[in-house]
Amino acid sequence: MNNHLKDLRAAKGWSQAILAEKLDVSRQTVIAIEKGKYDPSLPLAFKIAGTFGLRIEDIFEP
Amino acid sequence: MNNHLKDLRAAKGWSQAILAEKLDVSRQTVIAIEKGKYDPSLPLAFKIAGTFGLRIEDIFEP
DNA sequence: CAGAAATGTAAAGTACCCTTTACTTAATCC
DNA sequence: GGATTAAGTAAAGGGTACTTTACATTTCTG
Repeated sequence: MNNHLKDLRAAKGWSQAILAEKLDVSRQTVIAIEKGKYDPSLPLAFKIAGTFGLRIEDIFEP
Repeated sequence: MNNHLKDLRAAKGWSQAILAEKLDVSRQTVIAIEKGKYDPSLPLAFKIAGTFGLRIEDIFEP
């Protein structure tokens, strides 16, 4: 599954560490999702969408 | 995380087995998600939303 | 250039998603 | 009532999501 997390984060000027803190996950998790190593859980996907003020469908593409 | 999967499925008149087949997962997975035992993975959430012609946010509530 | 901040890689451990199999308990229908 | 279909429960196993720790590399900044 593809995603624009890295671009969205960059647009906000946030470091991976800052985003990880906002999402309440480890920095490793942010890295893994940005690099497409794996997809976030559904609850985390909701949290990500909420953090960026977008819908899940706007951030992730199956 | 809460969801209306059972109601949506009933509205379509589909059995758990039929829905499982449409989603390409086991019937156990359908049962577990309907009963809230756990949340689907993000890819499966997309598949569920697609199957019902809805958005993920319309089916699942954090 | 030196130091700091940001990003990336790796590995081991835990918990959760999903599977298969098997059995039990409704609900539906001749 | 007996048979069939649907729904529910349980348990073991594999793969994935996420953690922590540690170290290497790149990028920014003074």
